[in-house]
Amino acid sequence: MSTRDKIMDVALNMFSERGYEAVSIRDICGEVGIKESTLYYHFKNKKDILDSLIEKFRSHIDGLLLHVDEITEKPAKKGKKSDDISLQMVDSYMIDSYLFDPFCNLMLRLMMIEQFHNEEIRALYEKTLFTDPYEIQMNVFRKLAKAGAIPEKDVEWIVKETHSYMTMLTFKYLLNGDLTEKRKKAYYKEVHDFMARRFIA
Amino acid sequence: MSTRDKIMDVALNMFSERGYEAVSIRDICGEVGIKESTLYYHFKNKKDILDSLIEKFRSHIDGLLLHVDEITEKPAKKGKKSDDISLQMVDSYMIDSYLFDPFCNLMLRLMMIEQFHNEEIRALYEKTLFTDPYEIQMNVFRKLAKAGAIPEKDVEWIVKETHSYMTMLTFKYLLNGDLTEKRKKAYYKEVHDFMARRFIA
Amino acid sequence: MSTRDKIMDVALNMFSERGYEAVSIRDICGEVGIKESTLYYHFKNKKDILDSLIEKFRSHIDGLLLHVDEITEKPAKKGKKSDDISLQMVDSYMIDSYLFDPFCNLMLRLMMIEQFHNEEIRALYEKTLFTDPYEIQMNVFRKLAKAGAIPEKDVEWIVKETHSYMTMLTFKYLLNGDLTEKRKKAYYKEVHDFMARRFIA
Amino acid sequence: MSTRDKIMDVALNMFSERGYEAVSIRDICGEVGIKESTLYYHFKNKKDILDSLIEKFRSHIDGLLLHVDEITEKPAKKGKKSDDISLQMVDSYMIDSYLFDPFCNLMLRLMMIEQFHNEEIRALYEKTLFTDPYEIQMNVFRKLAKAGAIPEKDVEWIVKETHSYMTMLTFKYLLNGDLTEKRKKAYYKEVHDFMARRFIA
DNA sequence: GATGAATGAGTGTTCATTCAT
DNA sequence: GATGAATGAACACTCATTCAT
Repeated sequence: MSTRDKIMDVALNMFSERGYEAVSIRDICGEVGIKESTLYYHFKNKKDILDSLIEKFRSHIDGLLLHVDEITEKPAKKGKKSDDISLQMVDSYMIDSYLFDPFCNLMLRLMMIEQFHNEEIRALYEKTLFTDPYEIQMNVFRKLAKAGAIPEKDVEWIVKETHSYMTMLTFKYLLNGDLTEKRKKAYYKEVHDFMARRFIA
Repeated sequence: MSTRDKIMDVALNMFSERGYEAVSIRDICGEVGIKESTLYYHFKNKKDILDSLIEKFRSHIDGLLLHVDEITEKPAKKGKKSDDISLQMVDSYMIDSYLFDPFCNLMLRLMMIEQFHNEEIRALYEKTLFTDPYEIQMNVFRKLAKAGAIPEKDVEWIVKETHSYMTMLTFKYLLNGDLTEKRKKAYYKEVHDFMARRFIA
Repeated sequence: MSTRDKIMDVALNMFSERGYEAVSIRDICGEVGIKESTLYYHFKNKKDILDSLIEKFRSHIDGLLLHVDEITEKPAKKGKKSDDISLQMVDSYMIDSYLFDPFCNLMLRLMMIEQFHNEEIRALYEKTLFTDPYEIQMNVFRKLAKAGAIPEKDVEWIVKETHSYMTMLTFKYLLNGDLTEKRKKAYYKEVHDFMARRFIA
Repeated sequence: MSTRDKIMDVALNMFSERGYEAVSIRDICGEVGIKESTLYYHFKNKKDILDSLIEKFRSHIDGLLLHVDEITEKPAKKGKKSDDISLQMVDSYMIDSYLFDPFCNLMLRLMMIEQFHNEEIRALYEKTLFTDPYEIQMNVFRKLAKAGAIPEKDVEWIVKETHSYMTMLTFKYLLNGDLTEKRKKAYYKEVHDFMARRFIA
């Protein structure tokens, strides 16, 4: 890993635990193993590290959203028979590549902390945790409705319930304490139970 | 308001917006209108302010929980006919005296920020936002089930859905950006819509 | 003990261990069990405590010197046969009431510390540890010489040797570490050995 | 002189006059002509300055002791006729390079002040002022006894008297007030008188 | 790419002291 | 006699940042 990447990695870990202001350049450099003056070769200033992290996160989720769009649309294009496969694919992809992804998880924590005094972060936080997931679910279930799997009129409340349940679980298990395997499993189990009851039973 | 109370008030406002470490004693004193040395007459050190806030919050929610217990039990004792009154009472009481209460709301934000590097706060955060509300809902709906208003076997999932929906709304509207009247109304409307669809329609 | 005396007692203990400047009014009051503002009822300011201690020490040693004068002169007046009794009396009196006396011992330590930036204390320190003891020994041995116990011409060097030996022992055992019983005994033994060899053998 | 050395130099001067705790980082930096933050580039904290001084003193006296050992042994090896030359050499070396040496003298004063609440310093103080000098004298006089210059049985008391006399003079002239040329001369004269009377006359 | 040396502003905290009660 | 509340100045120490090398 390049020094620049190492700095961003260490900074994210610290920012997401103690908050941006509470972490010092000294702290970061100490952990990375460089002198403070060296950091300024790689970044203009402290704010630049935060901005770079946000930028990286932005392009990361842009990629995710693009990929999700593809998954959502593809089956229809390729004429697959079972449409609920796409639902599962979308959800498991979002869980693995987004909620369980170490970089994204730490970014969400950082945004959770920093949203209260940084409007840019607040907007990104709201989009990423509330708006986008709701939109994605909407797309999936609208497609299922079009395919006749569920009634058109139920779509809104199905999405609201599904989205609220997963959001609550995210805050309860993934944005609370350390992201341990135990918590991930608890999250997964509760998601599965909900899905099983709601869509299978 | 006593100097001590003023300090706690200002400190909470600042801590909940920028995080504990990012707020300086100077910041607090400047806003309160006292010298730094005066603050140290009222508090042992910076940590003591945070501890005092947590202690105040603890006894505050202890009072709330006691009151909720009373409301939940009373109607049955006094032989009131319609038991779902208690449900409404409990919910509206919790919303007004807890979620919409300025002190509690700011404490929740503070805990949201500080939970990541303070285990005591993390435990309190989990209890206050996830465990306690779930328990309260459980008590209410179990009572409704006993009264025959809903089937015994549905209780668990009704509570899970209700709790998850209200929790998501709390994070979306009450622990996101400033707590404006607009956000409070949006929260209230969505809670009402959910309740109406779920329990009335 | 009056509050004023308690303050002086505690202050002396702390000053003699950590030095005047390094001890705070808070430290003293904490140990005495009073509030800082109370101290200012008894003393004008911090310096006033030090001055009072020095004044007390001054009158204390004035009393000692007066008493020593009496002992040195009395035997001759009253026609006692053995004059070396006075030597022993003077020395044992000085040891018990001065070097081993807790108040005097702590004052010597305090003066040892403070002499380097307080000319008044430096003068008192020099007088008390070097000038006065030399004078006292001189008076005693001159009297012994007059009584024919030792040759007149030996007086100067006898005094110089005796004084230097006792001074060295004072620094080595009484003004070094805590004044324990063990150290006192070691001091006493070495004084006795020296006297035995020098004057008896 | 490097910034680090300048800091140590100034710190020693101030510590030895007012005591460690009574000297502020501001005081030192003001005298050195640097900002406080610069000092912390060179030293971890205030204690680190003291520790560095002690370390420097330790290696300084280790060097001295080594050199004294050489002087004490050499003449015998090289078969010099007059052994009392080594006595003079040792004493004058110790006086010039130790007692009169500005660094050592200030360190002794510092240790004299700080011994009362720092056990490490107390031990070093005792070793440097009482134990080591006594040992050195012992080695010298034992050698003189072996060479037949003085009777074996007198060694102990000769050393005790010589050591006590020089120690007293050290406290009286070298560790009392400023170390002026006048005081050095007074010290030198009294040492010379004592030696003359004791060993020549 | 990286560092040694420096800095002005700011950190939490303690200082001796005052004064009305 | 004693205290609660306050203060300005100082404390040791850390901050993000610069710049010549």
